[in-house]
Amino acid sequence: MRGKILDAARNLFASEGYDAVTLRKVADSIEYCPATIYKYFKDKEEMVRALVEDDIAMTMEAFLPSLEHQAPLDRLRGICTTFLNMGLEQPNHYRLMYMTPLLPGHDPVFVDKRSDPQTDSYGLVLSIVQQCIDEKVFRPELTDAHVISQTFWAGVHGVISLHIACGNIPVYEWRPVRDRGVFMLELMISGMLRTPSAALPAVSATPESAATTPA
Amino acid sequence: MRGKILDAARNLFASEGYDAVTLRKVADSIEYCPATIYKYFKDKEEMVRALVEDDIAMTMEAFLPSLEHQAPLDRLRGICTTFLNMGLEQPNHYRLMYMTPLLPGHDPVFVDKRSDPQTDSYGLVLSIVQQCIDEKVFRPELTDAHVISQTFWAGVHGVISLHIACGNIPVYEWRPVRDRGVFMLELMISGMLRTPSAALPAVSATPESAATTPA
DNA sequence: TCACTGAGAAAACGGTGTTAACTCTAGTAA
DNA sequence: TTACTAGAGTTAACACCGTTTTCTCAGTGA
Repeated sequence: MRGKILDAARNLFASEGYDAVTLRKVADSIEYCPATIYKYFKDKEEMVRALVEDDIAMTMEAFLPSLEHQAPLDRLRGICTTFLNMGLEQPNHYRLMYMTPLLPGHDPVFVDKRSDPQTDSYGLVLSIVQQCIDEKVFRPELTDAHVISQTFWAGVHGVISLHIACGNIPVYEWRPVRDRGVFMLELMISGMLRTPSAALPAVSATPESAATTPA
Repeated sequence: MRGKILDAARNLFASEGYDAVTLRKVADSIEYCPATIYKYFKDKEEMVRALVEDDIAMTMEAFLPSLEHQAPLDRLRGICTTFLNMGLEQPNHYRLMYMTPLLPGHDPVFVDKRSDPQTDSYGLVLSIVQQCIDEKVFRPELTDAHVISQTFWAGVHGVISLHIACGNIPVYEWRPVRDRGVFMLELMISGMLRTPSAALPAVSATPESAATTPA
């Protein structure tokens, strides 16, 4: 039943966009009365949070194929590009997960869920970055895996979130966002490498056709 | 009178946070009736937009001191760190300006305002990046000023916006966000330089005390 | 004096999240 | 069988939101 509500919310969310998720519409779409939802969720925030938790778990699954690569740096590449693709393909979910500040009275349970390395992706990135450090891939002064992980995260997140928020403003002559994401990733890697890479990837100079941001 | 409304909105916005800006509260705080605001603004979005336009102009002014530097790369550094500081010091305004997608039916006038190099900061960054290219500061394959500008923007934006959205989740063991912003900037520069820099800036390994994100 | 204009207010409309009170059904213990 | 209980679901309301319609009323030019 909880799942039924969440499925309805997820559909509504993906089809009609970020602002369309209202308790009454969710209730309507499963033909219940709005108040019924409160039998299963404390309030709307908790419902949305359950949605985000599911998405986090799905993110983790999407990362698994990247772990097949032998070199830790390639595993890091794979995870970052997967993250990039997910953010660009599902901007509504991305906005919900990473662009909406949690309210101050956040549930500790939710926060704890994020810390489990089996569930959350940050711990995974952290461990792979540590492997890169151990194999002396990065410059010798780069010793803190947290700094590196948070920087990679911020870089890829910057490309995605800026595209979602400002990607439909044409005057900036945006270059293709996927190219820019890969460019950002390789740029950060290149800046961190002990032995710098030969060249950075090319980015198409043709402006982006249209933003992929739904309502 | 328009200014009176905007001032009230700005105060309410900075003091009570992002979600507290409601037409009724703005009207109350200047002791007018809510409907009166509609004599001066078409709707709430137009009021908020006027607020953002003012902030954009103020951003531009804050950039001016950075233009004093002789080397174009230092001008770029100055603008990026100024942008970083502003985002971290005024997260509510930042969220409004760069983390809230414009609705599809956006006003072209607003978009045009963003394109004016005298008013908007993107054109400024673009010209400085072009000067760096002309002075052969960057790698030879980096020829498109748009790609570079958009990447710098995304990098700094990533640090700021990720901090605003997720900075109060303690399990990530965030390193100090200001340090990370500088690190990100120097990392991107280092990756782009024709002659790589000797070392990257240090980042304190002590976790951040608390997020600076208001309600 | 009179019509007109425009600032501001009052009140309502439809929408939102949320809650209290109620019905009704299913299951269970005596 | 009967009485009781727990809980799913509904109804109706509350307070708040953005917005619109209608109104008042003071000021102004002819």
